[in-house]
Amino acid sequence: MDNNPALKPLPRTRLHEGIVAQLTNNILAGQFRAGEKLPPERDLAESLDVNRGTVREALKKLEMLGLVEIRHGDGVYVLNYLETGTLELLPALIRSGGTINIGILKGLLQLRRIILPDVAYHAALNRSEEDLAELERTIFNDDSMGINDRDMAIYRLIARSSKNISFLIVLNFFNNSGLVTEFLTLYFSDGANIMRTTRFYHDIFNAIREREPQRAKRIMHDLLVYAERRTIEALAPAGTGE
Amino acid sequence: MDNNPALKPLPRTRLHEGIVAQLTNNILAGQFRAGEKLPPERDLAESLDVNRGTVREALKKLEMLGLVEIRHGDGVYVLNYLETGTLELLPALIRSGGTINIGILKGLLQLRRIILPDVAYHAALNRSEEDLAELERTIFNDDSMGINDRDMAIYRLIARSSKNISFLIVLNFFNNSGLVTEFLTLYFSDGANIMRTTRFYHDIFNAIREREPQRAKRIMHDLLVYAERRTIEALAPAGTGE
DNA sequence: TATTATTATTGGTCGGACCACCCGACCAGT
DNA sequence: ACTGGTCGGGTGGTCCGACCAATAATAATA
Repeated sequence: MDNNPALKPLPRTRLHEGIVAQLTNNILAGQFRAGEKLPPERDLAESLDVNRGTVREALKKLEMLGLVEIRHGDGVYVLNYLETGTLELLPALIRSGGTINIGILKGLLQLRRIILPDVAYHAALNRSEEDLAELERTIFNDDSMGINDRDMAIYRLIARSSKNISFLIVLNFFNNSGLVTEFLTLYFSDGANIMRTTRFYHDIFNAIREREPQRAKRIMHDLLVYAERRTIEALAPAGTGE
Repeated sequence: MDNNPALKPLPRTRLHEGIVAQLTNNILAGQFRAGEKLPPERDLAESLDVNRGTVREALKKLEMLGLVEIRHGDGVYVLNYLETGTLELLPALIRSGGTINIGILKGLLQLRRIILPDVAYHAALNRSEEDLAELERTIFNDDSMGINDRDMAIYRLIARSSKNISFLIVLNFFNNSGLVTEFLTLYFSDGANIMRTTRFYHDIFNAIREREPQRAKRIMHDLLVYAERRTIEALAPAGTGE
C-alpha cells in the first residue's frame, strides 16, 4: 500500500447523492418545513431533470436520515428532524448553511466526551489478553498506516476491548462520519498534538493492561478535553462564538 | 381522537423492506461474510423474483446501514459491520437469529445509562423557563397521550432543555428504534413500575427546576438502573445469561 | 516483460407503463 | 343531517427493457 497522505480521497459523485445533499440542505434550511408535503416524485424528477427512480433512491435516503416520511398513495412529508433525525444527520447539520456550525460541533464533542471515557472504563475492565496484545502491537510496532488511520484503529481496539458492541458502533459513527477524518488531519498537523496523543496512547495502554478502569476513564477524559480545545482553537481563530 | 389502545398500529409492508430484512439477516448470520461480493443486482432480482429497481432500493438501505459498499462497475461488497455499522443496525442485531439477544440489549441499555444521566445534568444546567413550563405541563397536566408517548415526550423535553442537539438526536434513536415502544409497553404493564416512574418524573422535574445538575443526574441514573432491571427480569424469566 | 486496447461484467440512469393506496367528492339509503 | 358506498384523480410502489459509465479481467501490442 502506498498511502500517500496527500491524495484526494474519492470525489465519487453518484447522481442521487447530489439530490440527497440538495434536499437535505433545503429541509435543514427551513425551505421545506415540518409537516409540509414535498412535491411529488414525478415533479421532483422533472425539476431536477433526472429520472424518477433516481429521485426515489434519494428519497429513500432522506427517509433513513429521519428527514421525511413517505406515505404510499399520499405523498412525502417533511418531519421535524429534532424528533426523528438520526445520528448520520449531525454532520449535515454541522455543515448546514455552507459554514461549520461550531455550536453543534461542540455539542457533538461533548457527547463524545461523555461516552468514550466510559468505553475506556469498560475496556480496562473487560479486555482480553488478545485485545491487549493487539493494542500493544498497534501502539508500539505499527507503521503500516497513516497517523489518522492508526488513531482510529486504536480507539476501535479500545472499544472492542469493552466487549460492548454498542460502544463499538457508536465509535464507528464518530470515526466514519467524515468529521473525524477532516478535523483529525488538522489536529495532527501540530507536532505538539502528536506528542500529547502519543503520551495518551501509552498511558491508556498501561491503564488497560493493569485493569484500572477508573484511571483509564480519567486518561481518556483528559485527552478528549485537550483535543477538543485544540481543535476548536484551530477552527475559530477569532471569536466565532457559540 | 378515540385512541383505542387495543388496536394494532399499522404493519405496512413495502417490498424492498422485506428484501432489506432478508439480506440484513443473511449478512448478520454470516451467510455473506465481510469482504465477499454479493450477487449482482440482476441475479438478486431474479432470485428474489422482484424488479432490479426494487433490489437497488434495498441495497441503498443496506449501504446506509453500513453493511455493504457499492462499487460502480465492480459489485456490492459486504463490510464488517463492527467497523462500519450504524446505530440503526443495533435493533436488527438484537433480533438477529429470530430471538432477542439479551447480551446486546444489555449493552445498549448500558450505553443509555451512560448518556442520559449527563443529558439530565445539562438539562438542569441549561433549561429555560419555557422548557420548565412545558415539562411541568406534560408531567402534571397532560392526559392527551398514552403512557408510552408521554414518557417519550418527557425524555424529549429533558433532552431539549440541555440545549445540545446531539443529545436530542441520540435520544431519538433510543425512542424511535422500535425497541423502546416494544419494551416500554411491557414495562408499563406493571403498576409498580408506573408508580416508580411517576415518582421519577416529579423528582427530576424538581431537580431541573431548582437547577441542581448533580441531583438530576443521579435521579436519572437511579431510574434507568431500576427500569433496566425490571425490563431484563421481564424478558428473561429463567437464566438466559449473557 | 510491460504497456495498452479490448471486452465482459456490473452498477447507474433512463423512459414509460401499470399496480396499490389514499383522499376527497359525490351519491344512495336511512 | 347522517352514514356508508362508490368513484376518480393523484401519489407512491413496482415492473420492464434499454442504454450509459466505471471497473476488472483479458487479449493484443510494443
